[in-house]
Amino acid sequence: MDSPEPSQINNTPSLSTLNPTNTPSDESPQVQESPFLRFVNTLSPIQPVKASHATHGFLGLNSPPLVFKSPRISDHHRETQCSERPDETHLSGGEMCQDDTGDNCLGETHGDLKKLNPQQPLSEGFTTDAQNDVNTQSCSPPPSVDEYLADPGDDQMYPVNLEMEQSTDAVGSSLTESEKVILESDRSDGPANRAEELLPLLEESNTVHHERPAYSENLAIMEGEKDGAEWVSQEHTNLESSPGADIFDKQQSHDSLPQCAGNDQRHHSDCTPQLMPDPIQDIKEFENCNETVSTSQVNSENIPQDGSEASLKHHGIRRRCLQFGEAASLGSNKSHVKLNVISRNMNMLPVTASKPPGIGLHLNSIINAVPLSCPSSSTGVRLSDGLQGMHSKSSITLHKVENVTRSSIPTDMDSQSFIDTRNESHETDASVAADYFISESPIMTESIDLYPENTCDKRRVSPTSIENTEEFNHPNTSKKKKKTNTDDAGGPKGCNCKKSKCLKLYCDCFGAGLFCGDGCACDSCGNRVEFQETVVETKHHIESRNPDAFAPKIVKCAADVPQNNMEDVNMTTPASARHKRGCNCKRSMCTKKYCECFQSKVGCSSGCRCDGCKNAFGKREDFVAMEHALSKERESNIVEEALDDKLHNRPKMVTIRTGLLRPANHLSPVTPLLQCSDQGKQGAKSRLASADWTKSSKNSRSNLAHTETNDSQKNAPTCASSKESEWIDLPPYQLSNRCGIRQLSGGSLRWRGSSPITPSINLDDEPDSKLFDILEDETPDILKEASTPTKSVKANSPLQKRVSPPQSHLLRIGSSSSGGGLKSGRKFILQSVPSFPPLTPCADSKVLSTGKEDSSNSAEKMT
DNA sequence: GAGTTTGAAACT
DNA sequence: CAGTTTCAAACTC
Repeated sequence: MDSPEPSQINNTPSLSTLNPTNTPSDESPQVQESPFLRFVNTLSPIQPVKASHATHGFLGLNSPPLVFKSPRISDHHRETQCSERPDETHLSGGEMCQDDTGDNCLGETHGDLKKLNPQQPLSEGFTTDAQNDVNTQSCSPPPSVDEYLADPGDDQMYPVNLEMEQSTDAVGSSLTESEKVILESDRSDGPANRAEELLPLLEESNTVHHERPAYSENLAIMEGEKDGAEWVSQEHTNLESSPGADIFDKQQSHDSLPQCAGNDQRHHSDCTPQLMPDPIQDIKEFENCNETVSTSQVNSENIPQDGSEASLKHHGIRRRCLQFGEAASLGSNKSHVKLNVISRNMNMLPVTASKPPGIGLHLNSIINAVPLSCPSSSTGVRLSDGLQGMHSKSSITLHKVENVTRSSIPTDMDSQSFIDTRNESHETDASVAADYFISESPIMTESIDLYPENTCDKRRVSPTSIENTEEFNHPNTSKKKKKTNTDDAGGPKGCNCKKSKCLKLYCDCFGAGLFCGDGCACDSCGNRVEFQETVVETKHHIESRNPDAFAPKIVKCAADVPQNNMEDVNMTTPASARHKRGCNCKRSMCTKKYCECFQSKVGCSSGCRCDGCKNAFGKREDFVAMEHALSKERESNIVEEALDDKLHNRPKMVTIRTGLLRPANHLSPVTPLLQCSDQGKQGAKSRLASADWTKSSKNSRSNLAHTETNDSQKNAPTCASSKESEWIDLPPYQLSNRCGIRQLSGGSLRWRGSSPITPSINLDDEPDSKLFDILEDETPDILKEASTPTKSVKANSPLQKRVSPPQSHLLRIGSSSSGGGLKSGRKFILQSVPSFPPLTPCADSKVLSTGKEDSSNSAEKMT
């Protein structure tokens, strides 16, 4: 940069000698002659390298296009790049230290990629292997590549580099020092360089945008480590190539080089999406490359080569990213991920992870997922943005690629998506999510560990995990095509559209912005590459109506969602993400995949219009707020009651025969307690019921807090007698009453069933009862054990139901006092319920009376 | 595998 | 905007 072109012209011969400058013996008089070189020599050994950089920069200057193409790249940056190149070229030329190149490329972005092209030819040119030649020839990048990546100057660069290499070959030991210096510079400068490079690159093209996200995503995902992971890997390769291992690396790299070069160029040629006549092939190749990288690294034998190959392939990948844009970005993500993973776990990722096919499918998943996870969000968002932004052609290309990938290699998609999505971190989902995962995805592979899965989309699960998960989730269900579609399957989820021609949002593929593939079982599918025009038109049409139609449905809610203290306290709604539009569930209570929120594994939000939300990932905020408000009221009332009771020394043992209590109308007296306890709170009925139950749960808790002795009575939430509330109210109601634990615990459903009361309760509502059963089944043994003290309370007969103090009480008390929780072993005696005015108009009176009687009768049993 | 349920999307 | 219809996934048997 600093030195103008004239220096370059003169330097072309001298460049080769520049490296030797590091060594005391400068064989080329030319170098000595130049005052600049002299100055360089006077400088510290590191600076000579920089000088070489400068010289390389000259080389770069030879290629003005670099400057023009990436005008924003700082001179410094370019210098580093240039310096790297020559070094690399030295390595490659003499013995091809591809690792360095790979490292550099990895560490650095497009600029490096651009340079890669020249390098590859260089390596090829120097490599004696016939294979290399063949590969290079076959793989020779199409002219289009030049358009995208190659700077016009690159071609010029080659000869210079060649000269450099030749000279360097003679140099010998000097290379090591230069390499060291470079390595150091790379390490130190690498990140900065990346940043510098990334910015301009991103701005330069959408493709760059895509790539960055991936990179950033990786960084985010891996955090500092991951961020470093790439560096580590890169550095690792560098280290290998570095002076200590130079010889070894060089040899191996040299051996491997041809292959790598071939691969690269293949990638390179392949990478150009537009250019690529057959995207499928490209993808396959790309996959192969990735696979080879991963596998090679896995194999100790291949390791040395791997480094080089990986680097080269990585380069190739990056190129693709550049060229392909979206697809490339995805691929880059994959590559990054793989690298990271590899760095961490050499063995970890299955081949599938690397495969590009995930590109198409996981776009949405990524998009959706990314927002969720802070680290990866950038990628996802950008991807989404990019997708949205580029409706027309870019999107189309993506689709093509995706579609191709899907059709060609469905599993790959998944794996890839899987990885990416797993990056999403829903820490907030906490126990619920954890439970969910545990239950649904029993098989969590290492990758899972690395990437805790919160798959928002169906498409995200890795193939292996998918299989496992499906079996686990639906061991017996034979879902045909649907099965493939299922989220669990995760794999290339295919649609099963019959009438929509896959041109409506009904179609998962279309809705995800993907073309249908072989995995789809759709009829008269119009969502295929062949019908791109139609697809695009349809998309535009849909977008005209709803610009966000193809936007990710799951958005990071941290900023969007007002953080309710309630939520946080109750852990009812993980704040990590929310469904953009929210669900509208009426009957599923957001507990099934009918609910998009649940399906996406995110909590319901205020945007949801669901009834009786029981979303395990987070209840609707409204409910929580309602609950909170009502709970306060009830608390006050309860306190009053408690005081009153104490004043009157009322016994509070309660035994209830549900059969008796049960009103004709499903008033499921879940617990007599409830009815008794709700004093006049009945006002809230019907629709509020859902809120009521939540409230009641809180009330119960609050009651306990205020009066431990009053226990069950006060816990009782209001029973909603209205039919509307029946199904809605009861279950939550019961749940809440039964165990405040759920809320305390963070809302995992499992806790709900823990209370001894639950099993005995008969619910008229099937869904509730089912849910109840499920919950109960899920109840942890510990809780069951904990409940044992009250087991006696359980009534075997459906008609009789004895109410034991809600677990919540136990938990609260136990936790508050000793923290032992349920295990405290503290016995709770049900006290007869004081006669309160009937909570519910329906059967309250009965309940009360019966409750008293029963309680008095069964008081003995209760203990 | 067929049928039902469910809720989103599309339509009016 | 609300109500209805259409649709395909999810679910059940």
